[in-house]
This record gives sequence, structure tokens and C-alpha cells, in this order.
Amino acid sequence: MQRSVSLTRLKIACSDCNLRELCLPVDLNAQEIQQLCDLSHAKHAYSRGDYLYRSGGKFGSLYAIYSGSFKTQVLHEDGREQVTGFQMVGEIIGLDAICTDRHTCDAVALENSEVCELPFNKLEVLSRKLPSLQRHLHKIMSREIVRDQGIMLLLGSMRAEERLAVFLLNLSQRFAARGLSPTQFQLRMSRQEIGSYLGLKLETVSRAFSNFQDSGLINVKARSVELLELSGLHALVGKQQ
Amino acid sequence: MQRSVSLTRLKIACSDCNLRELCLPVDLNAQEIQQLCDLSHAKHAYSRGDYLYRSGGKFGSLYAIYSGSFKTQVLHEDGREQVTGFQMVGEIIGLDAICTDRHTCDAVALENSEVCELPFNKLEVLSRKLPSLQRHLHKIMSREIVRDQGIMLLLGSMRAEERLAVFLLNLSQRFAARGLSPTQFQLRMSRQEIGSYLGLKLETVSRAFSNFQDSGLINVKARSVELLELSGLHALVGKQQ
DNA sequence: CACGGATTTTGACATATATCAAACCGGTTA
DNA sequence: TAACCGGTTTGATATATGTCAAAATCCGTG
Repeated sequence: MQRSVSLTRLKIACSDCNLRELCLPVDLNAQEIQQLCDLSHAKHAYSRGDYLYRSGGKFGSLYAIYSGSFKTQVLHEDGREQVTGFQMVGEIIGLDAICTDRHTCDAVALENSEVCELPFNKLEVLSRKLPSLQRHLHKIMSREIVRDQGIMLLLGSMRAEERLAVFLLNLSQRFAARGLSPTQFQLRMSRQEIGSYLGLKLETVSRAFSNFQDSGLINVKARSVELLELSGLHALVGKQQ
Repeated sequence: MQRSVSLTRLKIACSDCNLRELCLPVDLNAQEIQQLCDLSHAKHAYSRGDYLYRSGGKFGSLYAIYSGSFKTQVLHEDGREQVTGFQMVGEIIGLDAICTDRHTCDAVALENSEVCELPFNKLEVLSRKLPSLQRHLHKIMSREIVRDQGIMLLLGSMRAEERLAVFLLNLSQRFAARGLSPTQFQLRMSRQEIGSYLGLKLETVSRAFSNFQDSGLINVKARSVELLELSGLHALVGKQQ
């Protein structure tokens, strides 16, 4: 069944970037996504706000995003919720449950989206059959941990504008990886969601956007963004203190 | 050789606590540590400031702390360094390298300490021989990832005093687990190191200590701490916003 | 096209933490 | 004992972000 797609070639998205992608998105090119979808025989549609899966829910499948985008979030006892990642076309989500067999976060559609259910409902089973895949997942996870160390420093020590710069550069990179424009795109998430993701209030996010605009680094109008000076954004991030 | 110690019973320290222990300390009781040391035939001594291992260094062994304590830290390109964890008697460090075969942080002695080299220089080899151990490590890692999600919310949203409260309660718990007093102990790390760990400046840490003292929650004099009202500290943490 | 609700922007102000500086220990050495 | 040194505490002030509120803008719907 699943012969024609080499899952062992899965690459984790942006492993060299400092943003957190705790739900382990995985890069696939358009062709691979198409292949997966052909295999899956199960493409599902979700409307804005629909849950792809919920925290605590039993692990069913991995999902490749065919169109649209999702956010992942954790809900805390006290009701607060935090966005832990954004997933876009061509990325795979659901890996957060590979070990515990339970999802550790909610996945919610940011817009009308389609996902392909990957043709195995138990990755663990598959991974036992494919030692190389298991080793790969192992690696992915350990890389995640390592990466998180960086993130924590960032969250602890970066200022609002630096965080937003990292965020925008990350998005840019991911759009580029899908053959989309890396300098001009539509945000699919609100200021509130960006803020939750970056550990900031929505007003702070908005102000940071405005500041970038004033500095000539970007053009921003509501959710449409144009990056004018990638180098300038990079410089912001590099600038310690 | 390593028959008498059941490594598959390793439990990750404080998996229910919100503090980050990225270098994966593992709980062992005094007896188990002794057993490990008997097996290892290799007990090493380190003075304050000595490196147990360095980031990037090839994975050699796991180490069980027989006496003393260590901190783990990451060094960043720009020279900044951040403490990522503290390890005390009875905990195992070195697991950060199990997958990549390279250490991801420095481990430095906080005081004169002794560690036992665990009797296998390649955990991966062992883990291949022991599927149950491999699965367990798998689980530990995935739990780490889950836990980190919580941490990131905390770092993003907790205030200085809450962070310090979490820190103190975590220490208390770990002392208790070793049969030491959970309410009265000596800190082995400086305000600066605590600050780095919690994402705060040393002065802020110091002030938080003083505030706790003024509120009657603790007695603190330099590095000796007495927790007077555990419930009060817990309340602080629970108190959102 | 106009309306209404949601989102975004902007402003004024409050608050928490960082920064800078000085004083204060506690232990070590001369 | 005195001088010293690292670490700690405390104070005054600066700065970044949060908070609250209002205005402006966007977007879907009738």
C-alpha cells in the first residue's frame, strides 16, 4: 500500500530555525503530498475553527495538509490557552502523539482546509516494521528537545520586535520552501494568535508590526504582509541584548 | 555485568512539575546509585567549575551523581549563556546525547562532586539490545516535549515570584525524593545562575527572595533556605495572571 | 451599498523587570 | 585583625510590555 512514498525521507521543517514547532511539522514537496493523498483515499475538509484533533484524543492518523492551514494549541487547567505552532500547506501534523498514543494539543483549522489522512492509523506499528523510520523519529524528537533549549532562551531574553522578526522570517522560509513568494503573503492567523504564540499581547504584536512598517522593513496592512528588507529583519534577530 | 540494576525502571524526575529539566535527570534512590557505582568501577571527582562534559562533545557515558551537584548550560553564538538545569545527588545526567551522539549542553560542577560513570559507553548499543529500554527512552523524550510546552507558557506568562516559587517547590520535591529535608536546604547555585535558569536578572531573583521572606513564606539567608509555607508557595503558582 | 461585528491600530497610563550604582555581608588571605 | 573579594541585598531610575479604552479598519451579510 504505502510503498511509493519514502517516509524515511521526512525532514523536519526548519530544524535550523529558532521557532518552536512542537507539533513536529514535516516538510513534503507538492508531489509527495499528492502521492500521499493518492494513497490515503481519505481527504477531509475542515472549516475555519474546526478541530482536526483534540488534546488527549487517541492518536488516529498523521495528516498532510493539502490546502489551508492549522494552528496547534494547548489548553491549561485555568482556562488559558496558548498557540504552540502554525502548520501550513505541505506540512504534516499529528506527530505529537506518536509516542504516547494521545495527542498533546488541539489542532484547529485557521481557514477552510483539506487534509489527507496518511494511510496508516498507527505509526508505532509502522515504525516497528521500519527500524529506519523509528530511528529517524527518534532523531527528530531529540532534535526537538535541543531546539527547544534555544527557544527558551529566546522567550526569556528576546524582545517583542525580535520575536516577531523571527516569526516573519520563519514564515518566509516556509513559504519559500513551497514555491510561494517568501516576501509577500497573507497571514492566516490573528494578532491575538501570533501574540499567544510569541508570548506577547496582541497590542504589542500590532505595535511591533507598525514599528517595522515605520522603519521601512515591511509593508503590512491587516493580514497582508510584504517583507521589504529581509536583511534588516535578520539583523534585528542577531542583535543580542 | 549490568544485571543487578534495572535500568528500565528509570523514572524521569519531576515529570509532573513544570520546571524544565532538559538534560533529562533521572531519579534513582541511594541504593540504586550505590549499585550503579559498584558496577561502574569508575567514580570520578570534579571540583567546583570543572566540566563533566561539554556541548558538542561526543557522547561517552551516562553519569550518576554520587555526591555534589551540577548545572547544565548552553552557550550561544553571541557569548550569552543560559543555565538549562540543575542536577543533584541521585540524578543521572548525560541523556541529552543519547540520540545525536553529541552533547547538547555543558555540564559543570557547582561544588566538589563525584559521579559514577555508568557501565556502558554507548547507550544506543544497549538500547538496541533492550527494546524495553528503548521504548522507555522514547517515552521519556516525548514526555519532555510535552512538558516543554507547559514551560514555554510559563516562561512567557509567569512573573518573577511565580517562577521562583516553582523553582523552590521543585527543589523541595527533589530533596524529599532523596530523603533530605524538603523544607530546609542549601542552594548550591548563585542568584545569577538561578536567574539565568528562570530567565530573570540576579537582582530580580534576590528581590523575589526578599519578598518571600517579608511575606513569611520562607526564611532565606544567602544560600540557606527554609520553606515555611509550602501551601503559600503553591498558591502563588496556581494564581494565574 | 450600507450595516454590524470582529479585528486592528493607536493612545494614555500602570506595572514589572532591567539597569546602574552603592552598600552590605561572609569567608579567605595577608 | 584588617584588607579584600565574590556574592548578595537594596535603592533609584529607565524601559518594555501589559492594561484599558477608543477610534479606525476590514469583511461578510442582508
